[in-house]
Amino acid sequence: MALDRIDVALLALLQNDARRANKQLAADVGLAPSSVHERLKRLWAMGVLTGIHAEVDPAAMGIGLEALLMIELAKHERALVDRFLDEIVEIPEVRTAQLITGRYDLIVHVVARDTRHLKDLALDRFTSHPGVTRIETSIIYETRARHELPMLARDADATA
Amino acid sequence: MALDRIDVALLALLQNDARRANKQLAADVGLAPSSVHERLKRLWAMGVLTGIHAEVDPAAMGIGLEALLMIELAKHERALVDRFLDEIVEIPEVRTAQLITGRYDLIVHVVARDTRHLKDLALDRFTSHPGVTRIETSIIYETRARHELPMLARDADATA
DNA sequence: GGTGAAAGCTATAGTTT
DNA sequence: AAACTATAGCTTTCACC
Repeated sequence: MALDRIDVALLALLQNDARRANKQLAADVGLAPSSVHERLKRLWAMGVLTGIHAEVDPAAMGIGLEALLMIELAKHERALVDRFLDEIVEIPEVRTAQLITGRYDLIVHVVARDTRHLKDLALDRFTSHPGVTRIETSIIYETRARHELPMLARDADATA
Repeated sequence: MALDRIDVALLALLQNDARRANKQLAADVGLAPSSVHERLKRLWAMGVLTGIHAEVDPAAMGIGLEALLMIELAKHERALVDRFLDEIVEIPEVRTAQLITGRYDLIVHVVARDTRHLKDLALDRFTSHPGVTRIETSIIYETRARHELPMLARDADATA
Protein backbone atom coordinates (compact mmCIF):
# COMPACT_ATOMS: atom_id res chain seq x y z
CA MET A 1 0.00 0.00 0.00
CA ALA A 2 2.74 2.44 0.93
CA LEU A 3 5.40 3.57 -1.50
CA ASP A 4 8.81 1.93 -1.44
CA ARG A 5 12.11 3.38 -2.59
CA ILE A 6 11.67 2.21 -6.15
CA ASP A 7 8.25 3.86 -6.40
CA VAL A 8 9.73 7.10 -5.11
CA ALA A 9 12.60 6.83 -7.59
CA LEU A 10 10.20 6.26 -10.48
CA LEU A 11 8.08 9.23 -9.41
CA ALA A 12 11.14 11.45 -9.17
CA LEU A 13 12.28 10.48 -12.66
CA LEU A 14 8.84 11.04 -14.15
CA GLN A 15 8.32 14.39 -12.44
CA ASN A 16 11.53 15.63 -14.02
CA ASP A 17 11.00 14.04 -17.41
CA ALA A 18 7.89 12.06 -18.22
CA ARG A 19 9.11 11.30 -21.73
CA ARG A 20 11.46 8.75 -20.26
CA ALA A 21 9.74 5.47 -21.03
CA ASN A 22 9.51 2.05 -19.56
CA LYS A 23 12.71 0.53 -20.84
CA GLN A 24 14.87 3.37 -19.63
CA LEU A 25 13.05 3.64 -16.31
CA ALA A 26 13.60 -0.08 -15.80
CA ALA A 27 17.33 0.32 -16.37
CA ASP A 28 17.40 3.32 -14.02
CA VAL A 29 15.83 1.49 -11.09
CA GLY A 30 17.26 -1.97 -11.83
CA LEU A 31 14.04 -3.85 -12.61
CA ALA A 32 12.56 -5.45 -15.71
CA PRO A 33 10.37 -3.24 -17.95
CA SER A 34 7.32 -5.35 -17.14
CA SER A 35 7.81 -4.81 -13.41
CA VAL A 36 8.10 -1.05 -13.88
CA HIS A 37 4.95 -1.13 -15.96
CA GLU A 38 3.08 -2.92 -13.16
CA ARG A 39 4.26 -0.39 -10.62
CA LEU A 40 3.21 2.59 -12.73
CA LYS A 41 -0.21 1.07 -13.30
CA ARG A 42 -0.54 0.68 -9.55
CA LEU A 43 0.57 4.29 -8.94
CA TRP A 44 -2.06 5.58 -11.39
CA ALA A 45 -4.74 3.38 -9.82
CA MET A 46 -3.78 4.54 -6.31
CA GLY A 47 -4.11 8.17 -7.38
CA VAL A 48 -0.44 8.87 -6.66
CA LEU A 49 0.21 9.78 -10.28
CA THR A 50 -2.45 12.34 -11.17
CA GLY A 51 -1.42 13.66 -14.58
CA ILE A 52 1.26 14.28 -17.16
CA HIS A 53 1.55 17.72 -18.67
CA ALA A 54 3.68 19.26 -21.39
CA GLU A 55 5.41 22.52 -20.60
CA VAL A 56 5.33 25.21 -23.29
CA ASP A 57 7.50 28.31 -23.68
CA PRO A 58 5.24 31.28 -22.84
CA ALA A 59 7.04 33.54 -25.33
CA ALA A 60 6.06 31.19 -28.15
CA MET A 61 2.41 31.76 -27.22
CA GLY A 62 2.77 35.52 -27.47
CA ILE A 63 2.98 35.92 -23.70
CA GLY A 64 5.08 38.96 -22.91
CA LEU A 65 4.64 39.08 -19.17
CA GLU A 66 3.24 37.24 -16.18
CA ALA A 67 1.85 38.66 -12.98
CA LEU A 68 0.52 37.77 -9.58
CA LEU A 69 -2.80 39.33 -8.58
CA MET A 70 -3.08 39.52 -4.80
CA ILE A 71 -6.73 39.79 -3.97
CA GLU A 72 -8.72 40.68 -0.90
CA LEU A 73 -12.29 39.40 -0.75
CA ALA A 74 -15.20 41.15 0.97
CA LYS A 75 -16.76 37.93 2.26
CA HIS A 76 -15.39 34.50 2.93
CA GLU A 77 -18.53 32.41 2.56
CA ARG A 78 -17.77 28.97 1.21
CA ALA A 79 -20.24 29.02 -1.65
CA LEU A 80 -19.11 32.42 -2.90
CA VAL A 81 -15.43 31.60 -2.68
CA ASP A 82 -15.87 28.25 -4.45
CA ARG A 83 -17.85 29.85 -7.24
CA PHE A 84 -15.30 32.62 -7.66
CA LEU A 85 -12.50 30.05 -7.92
CA ASP A 86 -14.51 28.16 -10.53
CA GLU A 87 -14.95 31.34 -12.55
CA ILE A 88 -11.33 32.36 -12.27
CA VAL A 89 -9.91 29.08 -13.48
CA GLU A 90 -12.03 29.34 -16.63
CA ILE A 91 -10.25 32.52 -17.68
CA PRO A 92 -7.67 31.49 -20.32
CA GLU A 93 -5.03 33.90 -19.01
CA VAL A 94 -5.12 32.31 -15.54
CA ARG A 95 -2.49 29.69 -14.68
CA THR A 96 -3.28 29.09 -11.01
CA ALA A 97 -5.56 30.46 -8.31
CA GLN A 98 -4.69 29.85 -4.69
CA LEU A 99 -6.86 30.43 -1.67
CA ILE A 100 -4.59 31.47 1.18
CA THR A 101 -4.44 32.78 4.73
CA GLY A 102 -2.95 36.14 5.68
CA ARG A 103 -3.10 39.63 4.29
CA TYR A 104 -4.63 38.50 1.01
CA ASP A 105 -7.29 35.88 0.38
CA LEU A 106 -6.44 34.86 -3.13
CA ILE A 107 -3.30 34.80 -5.27
CA VAL A 108 -3.92 34.47 -8.99
CA HIS A 109 -1.08 33.84 -11.42
CA VAL A 110 -1.92 35.25 -14.85
CA VAL A 111 -0.22 35.62 -18.22
CA ALA A 112 -0.65 38.56 -20.63
CA ARG A 113 0.48 39.83 -24.03
CA ASP A 114 1.66 43.17 -22.63
CA THR A 115 0.88 45.64 -19.86
CA ARG A 116 -2.19 46.90 -21.67
CA HIS A 117 -3.61 43.40 -21.81
CA LEU A 118 -2.74 42.92 -18.14
CA LYS A 119 -4.54 46.14 -17.21
CA ASP A 120 -7.68 45.06 -19.10
CA LEU A 121 -7.54 41.64 -17.51
CA ALA A 122 -7.10 42.96 -13.97
CA LEU A 123 -9.74 45.68 -14.25
CA ASP A 124 -12.36 43.80 -16.27
CA ARG A 125 -12.15 40.37 -14.68
CA PHE A 126 -11.02 41.08 -11.14
CA THR A 127 -11.27 44.66 -9.84
CA SER A 128 -14.79 45.02 -11.18
CA HIS A 129 -15.91 41.72 -9.67
CA PRO A 130 -18.39 42.04 -6.80
CA GLY A 131 -16.77 40.43 -3.80
CA VAL A 132 -13.31 41.75 -4.60
CA THR A 133 -12.33 44.52 -2.18
CA ARG A 134 -8.81 45.23 -3.32
CA ILE A 135 -6.11 44.00 -5.68
CA GLU A 136 -2.38 44.41 -5.70
CA THR A 137 -0.62 43.48 -8.91
CA SER A 138 2.96 42.22 -8.94
CA ILE A 139 4.84 41.66 -12.17
CA ILE A 140 6.87 38.45 -12.22
CA TYR A 141 10.46 39.13 -13.28
CA GLU A 142 11.66 35.55 -13.04
CA THR A 143 10.38 32.12 -12.04
CA ARG A 144 12.44 29.16 -10.87
CA ALA A 145 10.67 25.84 -10.58
CA ARG A 146 11.48 22.47 -9.07
CA HIS A 147 9.31 19.76 -10.57
CA GLU A 148 10.04 17.03 -8.06
CA LEU A 149 8.19 16.82 -4.74
CA PRO A 150 10.21 15.62 -1.75
CA MET A 151 9.26 12.37 0.02
CA LEU A 152 8.33 13.57 3.49
CA ALA A 153 6.65 10.39 4.75
CA ARG A 154 8.76 8.06 6.82
CA ASP A 155 7.27 4.93 5.27
CA ALA A 156 9.37 4.86 2.11
CA ASP A 157 11.25 1.68 2.88
CA ALA A 158 11.69 -1.69 1.17
CA THR A 159 8.06 -2.76 1.67
CA ALA A 160 5.88 -3.01 -1.39
CA MET B 1 8.58 29.56 -38.31
CA ALA B 2 5.42 30.73 -36.52
CA LEU B 3 2.90 28.34 -35.06
CA ASP B 4 -0.21 27.47 -37.02
CA ARG B 5 -3.56 26.29 -35.70
CA ILE B 6 -2.58 22.65 -35.71
CA ASP B 7 0.55 23.34 -33.67
CA VAL B 8 -1.53 25.25 -31.15
CA ALA B 9 -4.06 22.41 -31.00
CA LEU B 10 -1.32 19.85 -30.42
CA LEU B 11 0.22 21.98 -27.69
CA ALA B 12 -3.14 22.39 -25.99
CA LEU B 13 -3.74 18.65 -26.01
CA LEU B 14 -0.30 17.86 -24.65
CA GLN B 15 -0.44 20.49 -21.94
CA ASN B 16 -3.62 18.89 -20.64
CA ASP B 17 -2.51 15.29 -21.09
CA ALA B 18 0.92 14.42 -22.40
CA ARG B 19 0.20 10.69 -22.22
CA ARG B 20 -1.89 11.08 -25.33
CA ALA B 21 0.40 9.76 -28.01
CA ASN B 22 1.01 10.22 -31.68
CA LYS B 23 -1.75 8.10 -33.12
CA GLN B 24 -4.46 9.68 -31.03
CA LEU B 25 -3.11 13.20 -31.53
CA ALA B 26 -3.13 12.56 -35.27
CA ALA B 27 -6.78 11.57 -35.13
CA ASP B 28 -7.56 14.64 -33.01
CA VAL B 29 -6.04 17.14 -35.43
CA GLY B 30 -6.86 15.29 -38.65
CA LEU B 31 -3.34 14.49 -39.85
CA ALA B 32 -1.31 11.32 -40.31
CA PRO B 33 0.73 10.11 -37.30
CA SER B 34 3.94 10.75 -39.19
CA SER B 35 3.02 14.39 -39.79
CA VAL B 36 2.22 14.91 -36.13
CA HIS B 37 5.53 13.32 -35.26
CA GLU B 38 7.36 15.74 -37.55
CA ARG B 39 5.56 18.70 -36.04
CA LEU B 40 6.36 17.68 -32.48
CA LYS B 41 10.01 17.18 -33.37
CA ARG B 42 10.00 20.69 -34.80
CA LEU B 43 8.31 22.12 -31.69
CA TRP B 44 10.93 20.52 -29.45
CA ALA B 45 13.74 21.76 -31.71
CA MET B 46 12.27 25.28 -31.73
CA GLY B 47 12.15 25.33 -27.95
CA VAL B 48 8.36 25.69 -27.91
CA LEU B 49 7.98 22.41 -26.05
CA THR B 50 10.31 22.64 -23.08
CA GLY B 51 9.47 19.63 -20.95
CA ILE B 52 7.00 16.96 -19.91
CA HIS B 53 6.38 16.44 -16.23
CA ALA B 54 4.37 13.97 -14.20
CA GLU B 55 2.11 15.37 -11.52
CA VAL B 56 2.10 13.57 -8.16
CA ASP B 57 -0.42 13.73 -5.33
CA PRO B 58 1.28 15.70 -2.53
CA ALA B 59 -0.54 13.70 0.16
CA ALA B 60 1.07 10.49 -1.14
CA MET B 61 4.47 12.06 -0.50
CA GLY B 62 3.60 12.82 3.11
CA ILE B 63 2.94 16.49 2.35
CA GLY B 64 0.34 17.79 4.80
CA LEU B 65 0.36 21.44 3.86
CA GLU B 66 1.67 23.96 1.38
CA ALA B 67 2.49 27.60 1.95
CA LEU B 68 3.56 30.79 0.25
CA LEU B 69 6.49 32.64 1.81
CA MET B 70 6.34 36.32 0.91
CA ILE B 71 9.80 37.72 1.32
CA GLU B 72 11.32 41.18 1.50
CA LEU B 73 14.99 41.48 0.62
CA ALA B 74 17.41 44.01 2.06
CA LYS B 75 19.27 44.59 -1.20
CA HIS B 76 18.34 44.08 -4.78
CA GLU B 77 21.76 43.60 -6.32
CA ARG B 78 21.65 41.25 -9.27
CA ALA B 79 24.40 38.89 -8.12
CA LEU B 80 22.92 38.50 -4.64
CA VAL B 81 19.40 37.94 -5.90
CA ASP B 82 20.49 35.41 -8.51
CA ARG B 83 22.50 33.48 -5.97
CA PHE B 84 19.64 33.47 -3.48
CA LEU B 85 17.30 32.12 -6.16
CA ASP B 86 19.83 29.41 -6.98
CA GLU B 87 20.02 28.41 -3.33
CA ILE B 88 16.29 28.44 -2.82
CA VAL B 89 15.48 26.18 -5.73
CA GLU B 90 17.87 23.56 -4.36
CA ILE B 91 15.77 23.18 -1.20
CA PRO B 92 13.67 20.01 -1.71
CA GLU B 93 10.59 21.54 -0.09
CA VAL B 94 10.53 24.42 -2.59
CA ARG B 95 8.24 24.15 -5.62
CA THR B 96 8.70 27.58 -7.17
CA ALA B 97 10.45 30.85 -6.40
CA GLN B 98 9.29 33.99 -8.14
CA LEU B 99 11.04 37.33 -8.21
CA ILE B 100 8.36 40.01 -8.32
CA THR B 101 7.63 43.74 -8.14
CA GLY B 102 5.58 45.34 -5.39
CA ARG B 103 5.38 45.02 -1.63
CA TYR B 104 7.40 41.80 -1.59
CA ASP B 105 10.45 40.87 -3.60
CA LEU B 106 10.13 37.11 -3.65
CA ILE B 107 7.30 34.61 -3.41
CA VAL B 108 8.35 31.08 -2.57
CA HIS B 109 5.90 28.18 -2.78
CA VAL B 110 6.90 25.43 -0.33
CA VAL B 111 5.53 22.08 0.83
CA ALA B 112 5.80 20.67 4.35
CA ARG B 113 4.87 17.63 6.41
CA ASP B 114 3.08 19.70 9.07
CA THR B 115 3.18 23.13 10.69
CA ARG B 116 6.22 22.20 12.76
CA HIS B 117 8.12 21.30 9.63
CA LEU B 118 6.96 24.54 8.00
CA LYS B 119 8.16 26.54 10.97
CA ASP B 120 11.62 24.92 10.83
CA LEU B 121 11.79 25.47 7.09
CA ALA B 122 10.79 29.12 7.30
CA LEU B 123 13.02 29.99 10.24
CA ASP B 124 16.09 27.94 9.32
CA ARG B 125 16.20 28.46 5.59
CA PHE B 126 14.61 31.88 5.10
CA THR B 127 14.20 34.13 8.16
CA SER B 128 17.76 33.46 9.27
CA HIS B 129 19.16 34.16 5.80
CA PRO B 130 21.25 37.33 5.54
CA GLY B 131 19.57 39.52 2.96
CA VAL B 132 16.05 38.62 4.07
CA THR B 133 14.44 41.54 5.87
CA ARG B 134 11.00 40.14 6.52
CA ILE B 135 8.77 37.16 5.75
CA GLU B 136 5.04 36.72 5.75
CA THR B 137 3.79 33.15 5.61
CA SER B 138 0.46 32.27 4.03
CA ILE B 139 -0.97 28.77 4.24
CA ILE B 140 -2.50 27.53 0.99
CA TYR B 141 -6.02 26.20 1.55
CA GLU B 142 -6.69 25.27 -2.03
CA THR B 143 -5.07 25.46 -5.45
CA ARG B 144 -6.79 25.47 -8.83
CA ALA B 145 -4.62 25.08 -11.87
CA ARG B 146 -5.06 25.47 -15.60
CA HIS B 147 -2.39 23.61 -17.49
CA GLU B 148 -2.99 25.15 -20.90
CA LEU B 149 -1.49 28.50 -21.87
CA PRO B 150 -3.63 30.73 -24.12
CA MET B 151 -2.41 31.65 -27.61
CA LEU B 152 -2.03 35.42 -27.39
CA ALA B 153 -0.04 35.97 -30.58
CA ARG B 154 -1.98 37.03 -33.63
CA ASP B 155 0.12 34.91 -35.98
CA ALA B 156 -1.59 31.57 -35.36
CA ASP B 157 -3.02 31.18 -38.82
CA ALA B 158 -2.68 28.65 -41.64
CA THR B 159 0.98 29.44 -42.30
CA ALA B 160 3.53 26.84 -41.41
C1' DG C 1 4.44 20.03 -45.69
C1' DG C 2 1.91 15.76 -45.95
C1' DT C 3 1.33 10.61 -46.78
C1' DG C 4 1.79 5.50 -46.46
C1' DA C 5 4.43 1.39 -45.91
C1' DA C 6 8.46 -0.88 -43.67
C1' DA C 7 11.51 -1.47 -39.74
C1' DG C 8 12.33 -1.21 -34.97
C1' DC C 9 10.89 -0.79 -30.53
C1' DT C 10 7.58 -0.64 -26.59
C1' DA C 11 3.76 -2.32 -24.11
C1' DT C 12 1.06 -6.03 -22.55
C1' DA C 13 -0.32 -10.69 -21.18
C1' DG C 14 0.80 -15.20 -19.94
C1' DT C 15 4.02 -18.27 -17.82
C1' DT C 16 7.84 -19.59 -14.82
C1' DT C 17 10.75 -19.16 -10.78
C1' DA D 1 7.07 -10.01 -6.54
C1' DA D 2 10.12 -10.15 -10.35
C1' DA D 3 11.75 -11.96 -14.77
C1' DC D 4 11.22 -14.02 -19.28
C1' DT D 5 9.02 -14.85 -23.76
C1' DA D 6 5.92 -13.87 -27.44
C1' DT D 7 2.63 -11.02 -29.69
C1' DA D 8 0.26 -6.98 -30.80
C1' DG D 9 0.51 -2.27 -31.42
C1' DC D 10 2.74 2.02 -31.80
C1' DT D 11 6.49 5.06 -33.07
C1' DT D 12 9.72 6.47 -36.27
C1' DT D 13 11.93 6.71 -40.66
C1' DC D 14 12.11 7.20 -45.57
C1' DA D 15 10.93 7.50 -50.35
C1' DC D 16 7.38 9.78 -52.77
C1' DC D 17 3.71 13.18 -53.70
